[in-house]
Amino acid sequence: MKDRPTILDVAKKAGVSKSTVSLVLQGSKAVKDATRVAVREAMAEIGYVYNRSAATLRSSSSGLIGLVINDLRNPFFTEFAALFQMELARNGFATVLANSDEDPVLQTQMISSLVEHGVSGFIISPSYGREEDALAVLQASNTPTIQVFRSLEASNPQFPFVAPDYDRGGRLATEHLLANGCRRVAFVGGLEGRAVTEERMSGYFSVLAEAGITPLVMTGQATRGFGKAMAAKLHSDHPDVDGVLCFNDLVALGVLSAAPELGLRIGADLRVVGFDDIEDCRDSFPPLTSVSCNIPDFAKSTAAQILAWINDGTAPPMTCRSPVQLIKRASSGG
Amino acid sequence: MKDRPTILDVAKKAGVSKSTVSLVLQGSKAVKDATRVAVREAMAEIGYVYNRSAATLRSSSSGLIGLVINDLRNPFFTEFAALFQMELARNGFATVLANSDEDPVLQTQMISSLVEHGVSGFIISPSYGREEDALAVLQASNTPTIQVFRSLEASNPQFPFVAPDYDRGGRLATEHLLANGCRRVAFVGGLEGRAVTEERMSGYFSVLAEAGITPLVMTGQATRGFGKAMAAKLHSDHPDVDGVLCFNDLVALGVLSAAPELGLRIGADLRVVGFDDIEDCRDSFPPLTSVSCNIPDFAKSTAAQILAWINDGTAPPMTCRSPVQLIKRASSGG
DNA sequence: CTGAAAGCGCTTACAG
DNA sequence: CTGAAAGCGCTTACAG
Repeated sequence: MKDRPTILDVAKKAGVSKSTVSLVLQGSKAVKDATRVAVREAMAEIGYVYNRSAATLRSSSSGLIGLVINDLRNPFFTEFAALFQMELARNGFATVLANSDEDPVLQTQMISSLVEHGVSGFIISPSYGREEDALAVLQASNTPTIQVFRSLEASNPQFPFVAPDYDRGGRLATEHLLANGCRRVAFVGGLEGRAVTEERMSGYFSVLAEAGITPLVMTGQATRGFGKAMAAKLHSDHPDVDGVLCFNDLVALGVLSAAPELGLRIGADLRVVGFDDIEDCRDSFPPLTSVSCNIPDFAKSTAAQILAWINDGTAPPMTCRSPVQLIKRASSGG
Repeated sequence: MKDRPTILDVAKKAGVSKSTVSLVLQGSKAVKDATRVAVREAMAEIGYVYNRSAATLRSSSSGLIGLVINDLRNPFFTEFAALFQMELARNGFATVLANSDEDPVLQTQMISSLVEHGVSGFIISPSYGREEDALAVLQASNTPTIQVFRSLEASNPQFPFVAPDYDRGGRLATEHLLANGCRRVAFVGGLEGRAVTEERMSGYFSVLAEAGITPLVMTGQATRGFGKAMAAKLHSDHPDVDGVLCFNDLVALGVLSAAPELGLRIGADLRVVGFDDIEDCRDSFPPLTSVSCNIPDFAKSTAAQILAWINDGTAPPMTCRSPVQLIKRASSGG
């Protein structure tokens, strides 16, 4: 940060005005090739480094995108964050990360900080609670903002919302379990009342209703620990259950990890399907059938949407559902 | 970003000069309480938002820290990244994330981009390959830089390096396996020749040498898949092996997941210890004994070190080892 | 296609 | 304790 050469130094070295250097920096077509080359060479020679803060101040575009995630330690979000960041980098944008850790107060603080840094856009998978605060800061900042995976205001959306088609995922999974011979299918995990939980359950409910089967729902934490505990509970209290659709893969992996102790053969006595298709699904025992939300595509298209909004002013539709896919593995009997 | 009020507007509203507003913003003690309150009120009233780009330009301190990680999808790094970011936020710094994804070319690009953004410091867990490039950019930027977990230039360090005491972790784990009755202990996973692998093995080698046991090393990818494959290989080619120290938890969890198919009782026929103590260790079957690197403390102390360097100019020692701890669980027989 | 000038919103000495 | 002035390194109209 100290004594870095400026465009003035480059201009002197290249024998042009600083405006010309600035135009070269911006890749303007209005600069002669020879001039551009000379300027580039001068930059290389004196070790010039672009100072984005100065550019930001003048042009009010920082090249920074704020990524606010409710739980970065969940591998589902981590994969999204990693791929999203790389896609942005490919387009010349840097990603400022904020893990709100399901804490709405922290979330509002972090959003405020990102606004101060002048981020050009927000991608937020929100933490629930005191939504007015976060929404107010976001609104006031007048920054393109896309909500992903979760929405703070399902009823009256103020920001575009994009998420995988959870409902369809639930349908596909439940149909698959029934097709594989299950007679009683439980839904396990996911906090009650949350939109995501309800969407992931809705497909399950419809399919069971069509088949005339009574649902059995055990909501709760979306963790391995909860899955493990519920497996034991199912085994003792509901021995007729022969299929489980889990809120997410962590819950499902918890169910799998409980099976040996309970003497259950996963994929035979009990067929299990997860949700999210995280990497661990391929390496569990047995490998876990799961609803894939295709995170690589999701990250890429989310990046494209926010960039289009920032660069061309074209906001995405208020709600967008991305395709999901059932990945069949041994845990559901193939 | 448009039409945001500036300190001039605040000054007018509060009836002071803009210098005074600036001093209030910086928390200067030189401002009368009454004035400070008046200024704060004026800010709130007109919805003033601090513009850090302008401040950065003048003061050349961005309040941004660059976090460059070789593999953000590895839960070990994710946990570090999440906790580190939160600790920085607590101190008024934002974290710009870069997942280099083990690609040295990407890594150099991302570092350059972060330098343009004027980050006040770098924390980097580097990707290997073409180290000169990344090091050159880092050096030229003259920015406080700390390497974590891995070091690009083990022999001739240019930047402070801080990592858990892997050697000691390997010792503790191996001693524990022997104490629990193992007669033949293998080391599985970790890419050959890497400093981290060698450090994690070194304690293993010393303890075996002291006990007069021949080591058995199977290096390779640090993944569940590799662990699973090696478990099968151990079972067929080295039936005498009754203990495994794994390069990391992912490898160990892979070994565990292979056990049912192989008819192995983990913790009895085969005792397994992992490394890193990621969250999954508690929920695997059986729960996985692991060497904990105490990531929460590690993240906190790394944050403290980079902040001290930035704020007071006190660079950390060139190399620092943080304590590790063996967490005993059922996979090694308790 | 290139140059001279103004200005983005702050911070920083320097007076008073 | 507060004010007037200069300047951080760019970009942006505007001439030419």
